[in-house]
Amino acid sequence: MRSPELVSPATLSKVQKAVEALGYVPNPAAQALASARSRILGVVIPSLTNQIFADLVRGVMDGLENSGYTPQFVNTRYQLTGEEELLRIFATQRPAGVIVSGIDQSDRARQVLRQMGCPVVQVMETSPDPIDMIIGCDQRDAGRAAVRHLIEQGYRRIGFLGALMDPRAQRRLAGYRDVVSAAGLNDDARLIMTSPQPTSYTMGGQLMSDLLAQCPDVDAVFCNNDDVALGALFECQRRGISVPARMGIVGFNDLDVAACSVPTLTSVRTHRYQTGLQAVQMILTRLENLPDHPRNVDAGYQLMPRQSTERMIAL
Amino acid sequence: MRSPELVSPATLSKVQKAVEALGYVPNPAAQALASARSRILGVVIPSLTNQIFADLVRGVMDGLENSGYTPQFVNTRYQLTGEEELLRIFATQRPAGVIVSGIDQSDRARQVLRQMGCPVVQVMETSPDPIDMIIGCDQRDAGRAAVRHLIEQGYRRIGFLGALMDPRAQRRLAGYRDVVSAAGLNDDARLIMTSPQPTSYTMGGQLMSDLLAQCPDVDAVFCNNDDVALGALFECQRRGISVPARMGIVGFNDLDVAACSVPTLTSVRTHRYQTGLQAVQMILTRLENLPDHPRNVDAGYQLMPRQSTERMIAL
DNA sequence: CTGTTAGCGCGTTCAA
DNA sequence: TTGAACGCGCTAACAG
Repeated sequence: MRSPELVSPATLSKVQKAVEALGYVPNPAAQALASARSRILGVVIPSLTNQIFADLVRGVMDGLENSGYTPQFVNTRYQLTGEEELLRIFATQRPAGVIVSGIDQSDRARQVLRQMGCPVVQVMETSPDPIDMIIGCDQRDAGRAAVRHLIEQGYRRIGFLGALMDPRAQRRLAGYRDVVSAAGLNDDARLIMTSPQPTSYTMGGQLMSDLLAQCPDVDAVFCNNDDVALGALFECQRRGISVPARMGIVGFNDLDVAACSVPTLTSVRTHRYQTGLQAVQMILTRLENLPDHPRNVDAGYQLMPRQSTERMIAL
Repeated sequence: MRSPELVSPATLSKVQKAVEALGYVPNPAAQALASARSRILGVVIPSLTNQIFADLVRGVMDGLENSGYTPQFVNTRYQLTGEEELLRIFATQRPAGVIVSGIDQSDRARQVLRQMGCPVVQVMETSPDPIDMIIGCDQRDAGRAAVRHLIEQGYRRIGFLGALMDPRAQRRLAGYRDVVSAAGLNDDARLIMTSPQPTSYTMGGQLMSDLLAQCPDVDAVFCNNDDVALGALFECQRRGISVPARMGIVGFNDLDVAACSVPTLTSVRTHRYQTGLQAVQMILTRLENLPDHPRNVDAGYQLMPRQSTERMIAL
């Protein structure tokens, strides 16, 4: 059954009939035990709830459809501590492959991943030096594009709003710093407002509120993500601050809501579903020894200019 | 190791030292094979992406924390067809327990679940006749509460907006019908607008738009869920229809965004995280033969009145 | 191409 | 209380 091409047609059809008649379904535990290889694909991500990872997960599940492999989600809860231990335990299951979020693994975690003896794909970021394979986008560069857009639209006192500053958010902040510094518009102590708490609409409103208190003349914000951006937009509406005329807002990720809020929200689109899908394909290709496949993929990003930064027209 | 109380203290400590020294970690495949029981908890849901199920999943994962069990997600994609087949294949893994969404399983699927030989919990709804155990809320009754609230606020031409009418949405619609009919306010042909497409903010705007075209004098809408409600709110803003004065809006689920939009959104809170958490506890309790635990739990709901239906004040 | 056989690492049973 | 032996259902390797 594992290699039908090595069997005579007659035997094959007999086998198929028997499978049918008995309702035979393989026992995955026995397969794993005998072959020292499971049909499990480990997916190590900080959160299943966050919309961003939910999209990735959807790509992974669709990519695995009818492949015979099953995803198993390992939730790191944004804590790098313990990641190595989680991976070590997971390694005993001898997974067929591993997808892991980001590039900030500890040295020991990288070690464990390398010794896992299966394909490993890092996702959501780019790196010249992946553990094995990688697909994602350059967060810092994407951050730069967002801020550059604000400057082009004529904004000058540009703030940064960020909740739960995970490594990717840190890199977007670095991109923000690159551009405002180059333009001589930097004022970190007053223009940057972050919180260690998780992302939410409510948190976006809070951050906007805090930033306005600290720096009343801010005229635009680059937000960590769309949740924060929408919360900030609502806060402006509550205070009668007109967007985009008096305040420009750029989000990140381009969730569905960005295209339909009032005003619509400028954002940076990231290709999360595609990333999940292709990460799976990279692994399956390797497992089946198919002709070479790219091992280091830049999934790119796309600035989506919308009303929340249309200052020219709004003035 | 499985029953330390039957072993002399001396041997126990020797075993523990050996475990330490060898870095021993049990092999789940071998455990499953030998015992004909895996430590896998099946979670059968229509979607991982939908915020509603993401919250449930978070409860499940938190409930499983340090229990030694692992969740395995089976995605039905809202298709009842094939559910039975999925379950049958899943049954070969001999899961420790199963959590399954809703109460609309086919007779054969119910059959398969009953023969699974492990605890089964249906979630998200109530029923006097569960397959085994159940926890959730009465969707129809919750729908009634939402519409009753609109009537109390003085709205009279009350519409219903729904995307992807899954069985739960159908029951909320039934609740809507109960109340508008009892009040003599029903006009199904003109006041109900649904779409088979998935829920999204954009879809909410579309549905609102279609409803206004079909029934221009509608003065309030009960929306299938908060995504649709927020999309509808944005559509009203785009058209200059004032909410709540000219149009009342009630959502469903009470997502984070409902409390912070402008105006804030009246919604019906459902306890999804708690439901996931407790569903797991019901299963673990049974597996450990602990003293009896409730088998049929009504998780309830809570109307959250907010600005989007404050007609009294707005007038 | 086909049939046979030895473990994979553990739970379970039985004897000591 | 401990130790030894068997077999879960399959893969892989080998001999026919």
